[in-house]
Amino acid sequence: MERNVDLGGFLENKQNFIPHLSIDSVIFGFHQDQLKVLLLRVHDSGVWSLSGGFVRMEEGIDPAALRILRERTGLENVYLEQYHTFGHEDRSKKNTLADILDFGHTEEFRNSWLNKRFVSIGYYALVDFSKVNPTPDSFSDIAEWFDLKDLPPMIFDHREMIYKALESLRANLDTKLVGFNLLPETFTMPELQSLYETILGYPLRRNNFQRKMLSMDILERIEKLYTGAANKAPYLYKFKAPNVEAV
Amino acid sequence: MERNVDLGGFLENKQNFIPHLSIDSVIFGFHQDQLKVLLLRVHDSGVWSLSGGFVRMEEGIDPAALRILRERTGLENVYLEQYHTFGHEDRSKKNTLADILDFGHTEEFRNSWLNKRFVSIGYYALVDFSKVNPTPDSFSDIAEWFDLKDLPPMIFDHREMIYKALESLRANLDTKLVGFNLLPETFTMPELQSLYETILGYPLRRNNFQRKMLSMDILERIEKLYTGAANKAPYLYKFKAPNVEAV
DNA sequence: GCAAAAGTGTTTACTATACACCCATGA
DNA sequence: TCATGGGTGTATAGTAAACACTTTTGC
Repeated sequence: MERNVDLGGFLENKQNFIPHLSIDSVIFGFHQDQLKVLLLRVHDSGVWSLSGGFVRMEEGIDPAALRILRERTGLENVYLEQYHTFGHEDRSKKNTLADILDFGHTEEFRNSWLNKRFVSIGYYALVDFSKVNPTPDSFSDIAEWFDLKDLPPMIFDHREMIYKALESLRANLDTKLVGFNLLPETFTMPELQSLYETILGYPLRRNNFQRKMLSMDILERIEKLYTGAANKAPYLYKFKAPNVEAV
Repeated sequence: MERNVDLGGFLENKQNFIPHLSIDSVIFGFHQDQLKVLLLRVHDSGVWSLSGGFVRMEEGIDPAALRILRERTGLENVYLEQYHTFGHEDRSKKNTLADILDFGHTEEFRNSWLNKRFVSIGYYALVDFSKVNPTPDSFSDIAEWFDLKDLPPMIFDHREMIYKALESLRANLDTKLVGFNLLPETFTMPELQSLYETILGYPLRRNNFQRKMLSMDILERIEKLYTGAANKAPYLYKFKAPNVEAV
């Protein structure tokens, strides 16, 4: 099949990227009581990938990850954390770009630096779902949120990267109080609890959860939120500490 | 100063290593109630470095780390854990090899792939001090244990890499039960406690520590150890689970 | 008033800590 | 028999879990 996909100068490595090294970010969001990841669909294919990119020769890896994240979400200040580096020798040998993008200049692509073995530094980002403006990159045509429990076919080892990121997120949930980065500025206690339950994967006691959260003295109670439902209106809360930790 | 240091083919990258990517391992040992790290002295200099190396083009990063570790310690089965990847753009611009090794073929070195910017994947290893056979590499002339509280001048950002590794070790001490990898097959309870205290940096209660360890049901009590001291002989213990977790 | 969901109070269980005591060993 | 360090028992404090109850809201 003849395709004419513009890879925006990536094939020639015009921007002088470090070869064999990539960055992939698992972008987590929370919407309708579900944990979501932002994925990119590889051009004209049924295969999806994480938000990824490369590191410029004079660029630090953290700034590179932030740059990539900005390009995919439009967000400037996001919680970003490096969690693992993936470097199995065969990690980019299944569901490869070459397999998926069997476009015109195949020969050029197969010989390009893009088609080589890559070691990828994994980051995960926690963002406010409602603020994200999903934007595809040169390798993709759509950016879309997926439920973590309903992931599409994915390129390389990106599925495993997501699961490992979730593990890290779980481990950091209590110690680093990272969950708040997935919520808007204000939220109710039941919303916060639902977030925790979704991430951890098991239910929590309503009363004990509330007590625990309030006892940490990190929440500021604002006014009540009248939803129109026939029950007591929940309070709105605001996270006291700044919502973003720089990497 | 004219020096003739043999870098064993590294200058020409004969072994086809991935450029700009290195692996550095913080090798922890425990000896005389002190936490130690194994360091290598850069040829004819007062500057020391971690055990490091490069990743071959067809080699996974974990096998590469194990290979390097084997070469520096002679050990086959070691507890090894990837903890962080260091990729600041300036990380290899201070205390560089070029500064330290101002040897004969300077021009060749300055232009070589070795003198470029490197992203380094950090691992830490936990080994039985008494079993290690410290062996320098092509860049160093001695391999020696250093007390963590008395580190010498170090190349690049290796000092920060050690501190970050210690943080990870502390965080994993209780959850992953990694401490046992720093001890011989058999050990006494006071020895184990001393290890924990040294890693954590604060004292623990003798009786409660023992109870906690025994309650986890991971220790097997062997016979008593008669040291010749004028006090009750401590029991020897053995760790039930296998001492090594593969990476 | 009633159902639904939010919020608060109280009891219980568990674990971590502190304190006290006993045991074995060699001089 | 005494000092020394190892081992065990018990009380207390602090926290986490479970249970029960009250409050607010719209119909």
